[in-house]
Amino acid sequence: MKYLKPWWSEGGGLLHLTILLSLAGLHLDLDLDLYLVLPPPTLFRDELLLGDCQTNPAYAPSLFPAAGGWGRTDHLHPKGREPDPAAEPEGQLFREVRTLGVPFIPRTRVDAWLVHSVAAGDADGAHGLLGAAAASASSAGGVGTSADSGSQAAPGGGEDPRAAPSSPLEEEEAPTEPTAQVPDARGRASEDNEVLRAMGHSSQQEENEQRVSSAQKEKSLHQKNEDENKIADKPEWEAEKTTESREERHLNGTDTSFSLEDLLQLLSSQSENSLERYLYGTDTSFSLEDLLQLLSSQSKNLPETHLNGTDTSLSLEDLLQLLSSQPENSLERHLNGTDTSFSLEDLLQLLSSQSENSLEGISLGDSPLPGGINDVMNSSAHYHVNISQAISHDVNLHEAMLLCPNNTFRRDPVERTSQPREPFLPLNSHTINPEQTLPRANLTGFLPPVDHQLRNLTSQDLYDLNINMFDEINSVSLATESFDPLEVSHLFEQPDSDSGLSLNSSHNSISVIKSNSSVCEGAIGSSSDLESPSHCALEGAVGGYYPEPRKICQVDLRSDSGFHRDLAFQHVLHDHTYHLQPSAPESTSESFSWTGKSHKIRSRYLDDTDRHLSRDERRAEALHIPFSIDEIVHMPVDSFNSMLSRHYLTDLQVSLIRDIRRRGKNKVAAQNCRKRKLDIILNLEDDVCNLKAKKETLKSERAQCKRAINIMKQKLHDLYRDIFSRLRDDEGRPVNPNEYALQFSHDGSVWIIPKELVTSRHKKETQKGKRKSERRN
DNA sequence: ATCTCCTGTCATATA
DNA sequence: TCTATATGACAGGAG
Repeated sequence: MKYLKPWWSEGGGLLHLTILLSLAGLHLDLDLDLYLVLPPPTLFRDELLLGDCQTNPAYAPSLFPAAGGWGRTDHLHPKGREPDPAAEPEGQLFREVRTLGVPFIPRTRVDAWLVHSVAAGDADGAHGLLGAAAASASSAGGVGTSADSGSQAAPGGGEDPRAAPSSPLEEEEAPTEPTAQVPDARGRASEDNEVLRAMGHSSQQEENEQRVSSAQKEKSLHQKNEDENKIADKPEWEAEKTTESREERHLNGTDTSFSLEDLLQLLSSQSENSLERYLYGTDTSFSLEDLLQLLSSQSKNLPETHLNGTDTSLSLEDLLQLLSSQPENSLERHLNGTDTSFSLEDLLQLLSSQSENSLEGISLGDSPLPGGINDVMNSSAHYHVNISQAISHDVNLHEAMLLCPNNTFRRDPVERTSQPREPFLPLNSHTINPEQTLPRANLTGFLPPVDHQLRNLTSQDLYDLNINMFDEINSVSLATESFDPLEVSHLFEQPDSDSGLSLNSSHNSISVIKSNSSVCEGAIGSSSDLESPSHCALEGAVGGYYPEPRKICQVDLRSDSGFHRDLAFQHVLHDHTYHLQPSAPESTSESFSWTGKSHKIRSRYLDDTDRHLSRDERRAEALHIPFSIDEIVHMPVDSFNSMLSRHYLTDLQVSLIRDIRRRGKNKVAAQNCRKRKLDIILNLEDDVCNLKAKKETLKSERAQCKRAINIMKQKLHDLYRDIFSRLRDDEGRPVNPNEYALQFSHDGSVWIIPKELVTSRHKKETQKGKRKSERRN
């Protein structure tokens, strides 16, 4: 075995990630070159053994980047080393990684290789991703040395990446004594040492040589190449052995395949863990940090636990298992709309499908790559995917339908080719094949370019898209055996925008169906073959039954730019309730091309509902009016006139249409009027009740006052009698109360006056009072 | 068969 | 003048 090609492509894979992070107001630009060289023991073994890397020399240095071999190579380069960027693409990266020692340096570029080696414990693997320190100290790091991505397994390799590059010497010296907390790591180190010794290779020595000074750069490069050759020449049994040992470590849960602490430290400053949001379903997007965190997590559990959300850690090997154990194509689930989330396995599956399709040159990154990298990238074996855009996008059905060129939507082929969905500029234009860049699991057409595409979409595109979407939905619905037109009609159901009155309350049982199936209303019909050009105007035509109204609708909607288009969408948005209960189910049936089973139901329903056709509907059907009653009645007058002028209609038809419109409007008006009248009557009834109650109250008050007055009168009369019984005239005779009356003066004196005088005086006073009142008036 | 209620329709007035 | 709306009156169906 020479080299193991990356699992996602035939020619090896360089996953270039560009991250733009705004952390604490600082701008951090991360360029990640992820070398995912994975060791599936059985699944990809045959493929891996026959990679292009065997024959592509340009691939080898990048695939096994550092002199140390596998693992995080930023620890392998001493400070003084200045590798040639052209010859050593990783040299520049290491320099930049060292700058990461200062956290959050603005515009810091961090390049890192995430190498997951098959030969985790082989010579090159001694410099593991996290076990660089261990590799430098004991040559026993391996790829998966640090189980806890930090201080436990590999004190040097797992430490803070911002500190690790700044102290390479400490990294060489300190980790020589494994901590007692990590016996497994030490055990693995010993095991790896044995492997290394068996291979006759000393990576520590190599690394020490590399870290002596930059003057030995050429030598290190040479040594690295030799190491790569050693790996290539390594016997297969050794590879198997190392693989087994690594698997054991994985099973023990002490092995970590990746360490991105340096990046994760940066990413961990994010206040909110987006991965958790993703895992618990609160966030369907899967951002780059999620990916990184997922990759760098150390897993003791199986991927299922990760999928179940019980464990957020997952190693890359687990990811592989996960990928291989997923029989269902997640992309299909996405496309089918059954899954709105875009998970990591989806991404990996996408990438794998890219490799299966031999897609080349999916170059999306705008930022130029380092020169050395570009050399590698220019080889046809590498794909440049701007995952930073890709992963961070939510993928919904609309986007998938819009952007996936291989979907089943009937877009114009010419348009498809003339407007290829290429959201990314290819780095190597010659490698871009428009047909190849749009595979069935096309990442380019799947993930990122939604906004761009939407911006570039014209209104006509959107209109066509809507039409096609509806057609597609119809097709999908028809594909099901248990197709229910009512359910489909629910897709377009909208609240009634009309007067809100029940226009036909006597058919409530049918009104339900009517309101639910008003997608293509108005197709009242006879199954006659009467088809005139005007019949093609709208699917909701009153007269005639059209076998494939979908096509009619589509054609007509495209051709009619006026009211018909608006009305056609109003059909989707409105619930027409004007006397369409018989037509609505039929229109639905026409719109969705009833199946044979449904035809019986439909015909039975028509037989039952044909009797309920209104007079106008029957008339319109007889005259083959190409419009639905609802259209005729509710369309604006301008559209109505233009519609009449656009279509060739006889005078009788026009007259009938106008009568239908008049009657329909008057019907609604009458209903409104009756409703208002009823409201008025009800209000008047309420007023009558209130007034009656008030009247009764006043009556009671009046009676009460009357009773009080009578009591007062009686008291006054008694008082009179009492007074006159005591009065005597000058001769001592009692005063007759019938002849005299008491008169009270203003000064309080009381006079006994004959009633005649009192009556005349009272008349005068009343006359004076009347005069005064008249004068005042 | 009759009555009541509801609805559609017509005629007419009005905005 | 045309259109939409409102309303009284009438007719017909349904319970």
